[in-house]
Amino acid sequence: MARAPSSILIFLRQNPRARQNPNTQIRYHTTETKECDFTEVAQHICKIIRTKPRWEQTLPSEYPSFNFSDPQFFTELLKLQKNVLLSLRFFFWLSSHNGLSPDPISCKALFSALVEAKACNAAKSFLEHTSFSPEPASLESYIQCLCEGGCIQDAIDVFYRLKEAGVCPAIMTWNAALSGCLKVGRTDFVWKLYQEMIECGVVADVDVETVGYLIQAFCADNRVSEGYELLRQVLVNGLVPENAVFNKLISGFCKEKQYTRVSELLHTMIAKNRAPDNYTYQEVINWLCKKGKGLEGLRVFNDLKDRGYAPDIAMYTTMIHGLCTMGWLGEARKLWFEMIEKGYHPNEYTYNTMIHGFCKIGNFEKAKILYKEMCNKGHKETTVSYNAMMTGLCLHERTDEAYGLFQEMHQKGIVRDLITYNTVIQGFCKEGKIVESMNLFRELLAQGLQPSTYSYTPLIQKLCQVGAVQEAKGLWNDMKNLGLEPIVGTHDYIIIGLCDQGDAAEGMEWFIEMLNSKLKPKQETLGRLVECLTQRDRLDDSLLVLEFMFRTGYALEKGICHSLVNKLCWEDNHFVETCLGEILEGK
DNA sequence: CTAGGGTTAG
Repeated sequence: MARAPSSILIFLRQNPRARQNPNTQIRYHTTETKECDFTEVAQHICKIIRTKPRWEQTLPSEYPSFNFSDPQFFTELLKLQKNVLLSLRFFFWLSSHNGLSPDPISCKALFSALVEAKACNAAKSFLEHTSFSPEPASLESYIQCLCEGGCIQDAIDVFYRLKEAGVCPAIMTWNAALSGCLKVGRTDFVWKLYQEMIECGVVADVDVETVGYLIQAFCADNRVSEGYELLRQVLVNGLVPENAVFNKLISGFCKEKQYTRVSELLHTMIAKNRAPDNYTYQEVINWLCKKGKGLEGLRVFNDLKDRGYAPDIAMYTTMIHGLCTMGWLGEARKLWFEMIEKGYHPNEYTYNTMIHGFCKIGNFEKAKILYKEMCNKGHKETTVSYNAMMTGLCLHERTDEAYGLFQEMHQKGIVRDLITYNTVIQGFCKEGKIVESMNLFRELLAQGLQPSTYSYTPLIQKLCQVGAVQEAKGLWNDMKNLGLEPIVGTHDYIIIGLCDQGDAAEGMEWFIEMLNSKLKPKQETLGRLVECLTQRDRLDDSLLVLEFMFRTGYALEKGICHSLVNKLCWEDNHFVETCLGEILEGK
């Protein structure tokens, strides 16, 4: 079989015994002497791997016998080749085609380059495919790289690797890791790492950045007061965290409606030269609106403008959203135009917010006009934009239309997420179309989506209402098994469903269960339960429930009261007296 | 040089 000379040489390199042939040996030596100018060759290789997508096939013929295995060569290539992923590909090619085991110098250079380029997945796969073991300093940079790329679990593994080697990373590395944990919402890892910091003694080096992350972790865990306490301590020591830290505390306290603390923090910021920024105020406005103080939010917004702050597009969107949530579409629309006048063009967020606002009040004509405008401006239709329209339709008993959009999404290849499914499931349930709802629910599961409490809630509610309590209880168990916590109201529906079936005993069990979980059933639920218990002559239980009702300040409907008193009269007059006395007291 | 932050179910 005829072979091109170059392939023969490659063949020879991979089969050392063939080199014994004197003819080929001469050639081998001549080419080897030519190889000294690494830079020149590296430059050429660089160009080839950058410009030729299929260089793996052509490279052997271009450099039939170059000694690529020299670490000097690869280091040179790395310097020249800015795209580190291309170098990585070349590296793997070298080791698989030249049959060489990677040398530590090249490995180290390549690994550092990958880490520096923040190519954390590439760095990970590099370590997996070679037996290379980086030095501690290299691993520290690797940790930072992993954290920035969101691979927290991998980063923590490297921490333990260093710990086993008896190395305690520098504070910078810990900070990077803490920051990474916060970004992916893993406060559990923050506290775990902090524990490690204490153990290895690095805690003495803790700086204002570390403290900032700990405060933010407290806030994320809804332990805002503890975060605030920590802030006060560091302020005493003259350390002032970044705005982001103050902002997290402020939104935390806004969430808890602790406006005194919010105001304290704003004053501290000004006193410590950390002037509250757009973002600070945006959070304040956002939470005021969410907590039903939209008017206050609007006042803050207007004050800011009066004082010369220039709200940016995100701030406008927040305010418009707040106004839409309260149903103040007129005010929202006014801000919309004001924003445009100031030169901010509505973006995807602004459009979706406004569209949702119109949908919510049932003004689908306006919503559709905006929707078209949004598309004409080059914004793509998204899961969010579809969800907004569908939410509005379902809210106004137009679930069939919403379902039309649901199918349209599929045709257009727009991803349907959990919110999409939950919205339509709820819509169908509200209209009593339980079969359609269940089908959608099954489809949700089949799509591999993780259902939420609110996927189950409307289904359980409706099933109870149509008398299918057994099926409802089945779903309840599925939900619990997934670790999802039902909302309070769901208990109520099951109790009422059980009572409707005349199953007073189990209704009573669910009531006790609620008490044990410190949950408060609704007045209507308990009235229904008393009625059912009375009908079944479970008068002791009736009185037990009644007692709870009175303690809670609930009243019992007249009719139910009558039948209970009637039953009691048959049994024991003394009870009736006490009962009546208490009822009168209760009212 | 300027990120972060803002939109959809309940």
